[in-house]
Amino acid sequence: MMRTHLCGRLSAAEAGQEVTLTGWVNRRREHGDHLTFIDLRDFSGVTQCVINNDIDVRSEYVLAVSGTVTMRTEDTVNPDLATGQIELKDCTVEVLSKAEPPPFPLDDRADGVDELIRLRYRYLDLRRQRMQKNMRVRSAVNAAIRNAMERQDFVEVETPMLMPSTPEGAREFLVPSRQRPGAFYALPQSPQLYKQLLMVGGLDRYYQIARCLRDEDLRADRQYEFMQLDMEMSFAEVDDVLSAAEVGVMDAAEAATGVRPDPVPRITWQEAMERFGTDKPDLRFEVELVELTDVFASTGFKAFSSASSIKGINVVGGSADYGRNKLDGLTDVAKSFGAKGMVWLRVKTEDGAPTLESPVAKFLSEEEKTALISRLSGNEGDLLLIIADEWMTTCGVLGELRNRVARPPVSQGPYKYLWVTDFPLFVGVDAVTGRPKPGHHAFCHPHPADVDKLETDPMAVRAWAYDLVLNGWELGSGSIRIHDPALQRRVFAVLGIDEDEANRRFGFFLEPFRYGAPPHGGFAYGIDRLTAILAGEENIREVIAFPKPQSGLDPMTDSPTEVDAKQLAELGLRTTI
RNA sequence: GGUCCCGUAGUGCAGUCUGGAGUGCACGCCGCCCUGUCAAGGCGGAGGUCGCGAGUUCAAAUCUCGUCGGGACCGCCA
Repeated sequence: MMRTHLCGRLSAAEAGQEVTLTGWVNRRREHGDHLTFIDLRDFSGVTQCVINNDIDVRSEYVLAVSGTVTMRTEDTVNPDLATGQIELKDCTVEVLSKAEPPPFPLDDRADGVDELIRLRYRYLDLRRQRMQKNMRVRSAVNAAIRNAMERQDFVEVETPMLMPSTPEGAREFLVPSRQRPGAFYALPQSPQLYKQLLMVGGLDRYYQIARCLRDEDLRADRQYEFMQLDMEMSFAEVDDVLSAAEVGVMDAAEAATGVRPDPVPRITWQEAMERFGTDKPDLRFEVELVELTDVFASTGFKAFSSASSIKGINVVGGSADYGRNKLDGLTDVAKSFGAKGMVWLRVKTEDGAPTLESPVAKFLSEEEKTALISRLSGNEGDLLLIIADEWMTTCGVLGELRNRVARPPVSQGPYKYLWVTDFPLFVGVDAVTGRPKPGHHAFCHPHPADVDKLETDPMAVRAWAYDLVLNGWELGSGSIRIHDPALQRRVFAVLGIDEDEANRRFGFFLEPFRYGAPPHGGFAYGIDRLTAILAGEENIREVIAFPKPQSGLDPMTDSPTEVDAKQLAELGLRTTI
């Protein structure tokens, strides 16, 4: 046994005991040849060791220190240190490893260090308290989720990493086949297809902490590879899936933060869009979109009279904060999200009555101005932002503006979970085929109340599809699946996929449904995203041991790398670079 | 593919707008001093391709163009 105790867990209770600690030199304070203090650090914390002889130990040397746990004198107690009541005296020191000085400080100051440097030396970055905490939060989240799923009779099943390419959706990573040169496996974007086959296979309830891979551009909340809690359950309705998933998320949240969140509220997609202008609303702040279309039903203002949907938000007290420069900036944002423009109005008081100051004020009637102020509850100093366009654009742009003017960092403030249900079955139209595009995926069950509109008004059909949102981040999504081949054929028909094409593209997936598929549905949520928010981080890289920067190129291992010509030849590959 | 921000010593920065010798700060590092510190303290020292390449200029960290790298975002992510 190399150590008898942990650095961070010594206390007055061990006073008088001979102990051996192991760890890294966190800091050394030298007072001459006869007195040196060493703060020895392991994952649990630090203990001060008092050295009374001349030794050469530097930062990050790895030591085994044996000594006597001794109560500190009253004037030398350090109240800022968990082990500040005691210290190790009469120490003998064994140097287990020497260390070069680290390229950046391994304390909080490294929070400001260029992330590329942290990633190049990630194994040093991981020694820091912040990263130690994040890795442990992640582990606790995983354990809590696994436990919650087991408790609910879900069965953990591993699905293949090497699977057929299915060109729908995200760009895939491909793996060349040696046995069949010129052919490729794909790495899973998600275990979607397999988990439904597990339902056909009678597993009844499946879960997996699954690695998913998508070759799309990286972001603060996106990596090439990420982890999902993936689940699927048979003989389940929407409510069953949401409830079962929620248990895992709540358990994870409680494990990470010590506080169990309240039951998660549910709103429909329609309501989310109307009130917040997004399908992933951040409920931590009050601002909501206000309907104004009727106010301007007979307006003389051209920009409004030509629009089918007019909505606004009130940036309370925002007049002073938003000068012309910032308003121009918001207008640019609005345009970049598809609006033709943005109308802003400052609420002023004139002769004791509220009035509006704006470049467009002169185009509005007194009745319209009064109604506008009243609808948006405008008070002196408020800033009103109005968008007029078709409904989707109006909502989407205002949703973006709402976030721009009021949204705190994702990691800040209370945790606001939200289920968004009844997503549309189809979103937008394929530019090539002119057919509706699936909102979630092609196997998503239409809302039974809307099934008869599949052929007549497909864009109005709601789906049994739902998202889980936390502080404005999409944590995950899922749906009830189609288990009836006849209904599946109808949905395919709307998508413009005939029987031949369906068999060609999804054959191995459709055949099983001929043999008795139970009604089933599922869900998957991102563990990196959940952990990041629960750990107070704004970036999932902070809760991933070895993440990649935005370029996707690993500064530590230098991957991706070129490979031997021999390896390529074996795979029947030749590069053209 | 696009927009915006950033790049100066091991690390974090100031200097860039308004061109004038690598002018500098803090931490770290090295050496010496120091018996109660805890981000110890004191003295001294080393450490620089101002990301890279062109251009303008008598003169470029500073201005221009290009390029590379990093970050945030749009597109993309069924």
